[in-house]
Amino acid sequence: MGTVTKALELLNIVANSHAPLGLTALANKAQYDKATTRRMLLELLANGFVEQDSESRNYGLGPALQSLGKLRESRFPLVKTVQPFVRALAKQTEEMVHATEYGNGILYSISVEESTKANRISLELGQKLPLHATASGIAFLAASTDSFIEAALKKPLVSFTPQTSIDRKNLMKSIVETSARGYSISNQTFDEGVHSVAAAYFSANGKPLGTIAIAMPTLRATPKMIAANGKLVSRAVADISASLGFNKLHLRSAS
Amino acid sequence: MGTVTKALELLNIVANSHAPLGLTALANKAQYDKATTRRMLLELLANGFVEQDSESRNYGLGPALQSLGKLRESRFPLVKTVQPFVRALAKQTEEMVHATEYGNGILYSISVEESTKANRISLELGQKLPLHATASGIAFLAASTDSFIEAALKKPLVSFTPQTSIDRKNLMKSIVETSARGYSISNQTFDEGVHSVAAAYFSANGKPLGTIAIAMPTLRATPKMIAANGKLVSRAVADISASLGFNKLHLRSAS
DNA sequence: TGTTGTTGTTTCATTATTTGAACCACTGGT
DNA sequence: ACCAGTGGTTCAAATAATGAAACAACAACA
Repeated sequence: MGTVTKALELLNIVANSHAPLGLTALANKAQYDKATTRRMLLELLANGFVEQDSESRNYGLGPALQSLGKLRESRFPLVKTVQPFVRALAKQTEEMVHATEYGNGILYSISVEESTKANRISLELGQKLPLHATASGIAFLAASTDSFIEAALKKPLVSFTPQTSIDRKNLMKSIVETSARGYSISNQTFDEGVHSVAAAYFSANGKPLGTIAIAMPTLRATPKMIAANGKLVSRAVADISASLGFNKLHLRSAS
Repeated sequence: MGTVTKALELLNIVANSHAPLGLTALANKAQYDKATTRRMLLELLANGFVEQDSESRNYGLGPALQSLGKLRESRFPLVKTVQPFVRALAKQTEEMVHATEYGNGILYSISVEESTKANRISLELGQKLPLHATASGIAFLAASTDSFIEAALKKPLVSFTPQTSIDRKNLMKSIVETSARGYSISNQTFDEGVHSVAAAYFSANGKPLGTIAIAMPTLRATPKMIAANGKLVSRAVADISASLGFNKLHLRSAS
């Protein structure tokens, strides 16, 4: 594994820690030597990718990420495009609605609107959602090529709840059903007590970019609800894909 | 220089290129070998920090930055804190108001409210504003340490309009005047026909974080207007700094 | 006050990675 | 067919990363 990747994984560890961590804690989590960890943190620090609290000496995400993120967003305004649909769906359903974007083998939540109800599902922005264990992930796979699915299912699959399926055949079945249905359904496969439906949206060149999902407590997930929400996410992703320039007739490759 | 820093600088080069560049172009810009550049890009690619267009094979900023940026923002909600002040100022002045955040030697626009007037100034989110040629930049420098100013003025200074001052002594004079006045004034130093006033806001530990600026067409920039807007930005940054101090204390208690 | 257990920090011989010149394969233009 | 661009690959040599161990600074506690 290259040094750069190691450093970036360290950065991911910093990102995935809810509270800022110190040197030794990070070294332990990353399984790197203390000295190595420190040198990497110093380099990340010098470039503004992490930040160090001057008193606690703990490390957190740095300001460079904010500016680079803004820059990326300004070049590819996905959030801006998707957010209105997420808000509209949230208002309509009164449930938690979120959008994800695919990147690096996983889905990232890029827009979240929580429900106003007392019993509601929460999700952090930037949260990582594994492909095999979430409604969003299955919806994304169902929109992907066979070779992509194969590659994704070849990786080791982690179980998050007793309901998480890590059986390849079962997952393929879910994917096929999702393709036929137009949206995915997942019951407590990632978080206990959370029921979700999701569908994928596409970029102009026809590749799936991410998903829209509606999540609610299992208590409220009646068959009628599920079907209604499924139709809603299906329509939302069709509209989003359209506004991203995706046209189903656009199958010929250019030039 | 460590390998990690080299890779991150390469990432910065990708970020600073307005259009996605190919391998050799990036290698030239970075002054690295082609093979080196490629390996770094592959590692950045594998981690989602850059993205490769499958047709042109050019590299652009990757989706991981968007999610990490969101994550950083959720932990350190600068935009959320600053935005209300920007909106309030925009409503009050009916001119374009924007906030910037410092990062990596430059200011980035992180919140923009445009004027409702027909003749108005526009600014994109994520736009980069050089320190020496903008009201925001001069305001930021005026709030910085002497050694920081010295380092910033040591770099090569680019001219954007005939009014851009690239003379160090002149710039120092502007900085000193800004310190005394409490806000900076810049007349068409970055964009022709744009007049701006700006002031810097501070984090809890007393370091300048970014600026608030009001920009208007030079036509409307009467001395009275300038003075009034200057007072407004001064008051706004004082309020923002105060509310950032609170946030910082809040974060510390959490860890 | 001394002891113990934490931190973060530095060192340096060992080790493994990075480096880059040269080379290959491909594409589009002439 | 040729040339001038790409991106991509190779492998010995150069260099940077590694990690065990020692060190320092601090806090908790008897």
